[in-house]
Amino acid sequence: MDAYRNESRAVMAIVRESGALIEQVSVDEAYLDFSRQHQRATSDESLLAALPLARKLKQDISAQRKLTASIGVAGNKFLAKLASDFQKPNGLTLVPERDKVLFLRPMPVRAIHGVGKVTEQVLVNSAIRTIGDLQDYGGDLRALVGSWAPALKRLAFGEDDRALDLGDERKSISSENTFLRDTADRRVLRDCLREQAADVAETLRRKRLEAQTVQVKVRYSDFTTLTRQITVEEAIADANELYRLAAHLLAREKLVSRPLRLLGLGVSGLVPPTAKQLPLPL
DNA sequence: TCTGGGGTCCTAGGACCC
DNA sequence: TCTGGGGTCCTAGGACCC
Repeated sequence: MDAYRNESRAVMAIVRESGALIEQVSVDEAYLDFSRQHQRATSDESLLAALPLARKLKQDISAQRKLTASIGVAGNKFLAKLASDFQKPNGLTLVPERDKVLFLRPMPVRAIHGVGKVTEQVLVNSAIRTIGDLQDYGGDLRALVGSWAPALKRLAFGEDDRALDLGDERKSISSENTFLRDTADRRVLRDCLREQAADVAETLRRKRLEAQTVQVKVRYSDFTTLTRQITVEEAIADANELYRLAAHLLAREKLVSRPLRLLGLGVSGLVPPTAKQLPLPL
């Protein structure tokens, strides 16, 4: 597990040497923006100019880490992601601007980032199976996917103007455990919660953050999942405090009325540590 | 696939305030 | 005060992603 993480770090270090703007999406995925280094007359010329860089990146990763990488070169994040998935292990795919609409046409709607099982079913129910179907759809998309409709339609035509997200701001931190056997044993649950509180507190400490909201999550044997949260005025980061609030939530809401399959503790509303105001001696 | 863990974002309802 | 409208915050759940 840690080996995986370390490998990821090493690869990302190679990626950083490319000089591109980088948004790391997950351990094994990142967006690179070369547009600043390679402004050309047309966007397709800019994309072509990025090809040698992509090849070099693959070579470097292969030579230094003995790993393959799939790269998609395109005019925006949406297309680049699909392009990188196009030839999965060890691929390099370029999607020129002028080809993007055709490139997308045969793909299933599910290929669109954000279309999961539920949305896919909603679309298929209206006979929208491929991105091409989506391009051609003349009906009211809003009735199907709500406020997402305009953006979804633009994606279908390969239009995406999301900027790279360069900050690594965390919105939430959590820790959860699924039990081998469902349990309502207070001692087991207490120990588990304590460990999770310590876990979360440790991450908060490393990230130099404090939390305003504490959340507990429970799952029962029938997979019913409930969450309860509480927001406090003074942000906290201490494991004991986290534990105390979480335990309070569990008790207040009587969540351990049945054996639990899963127990989790999370925090959000993350803020930098408040400069604890010392009372001024008068 | 009777289902692991850690995340993000969106929506809807209720409380509360003016 | 049983009653309009709008804004904000909090909460809970769900869809989705890696």
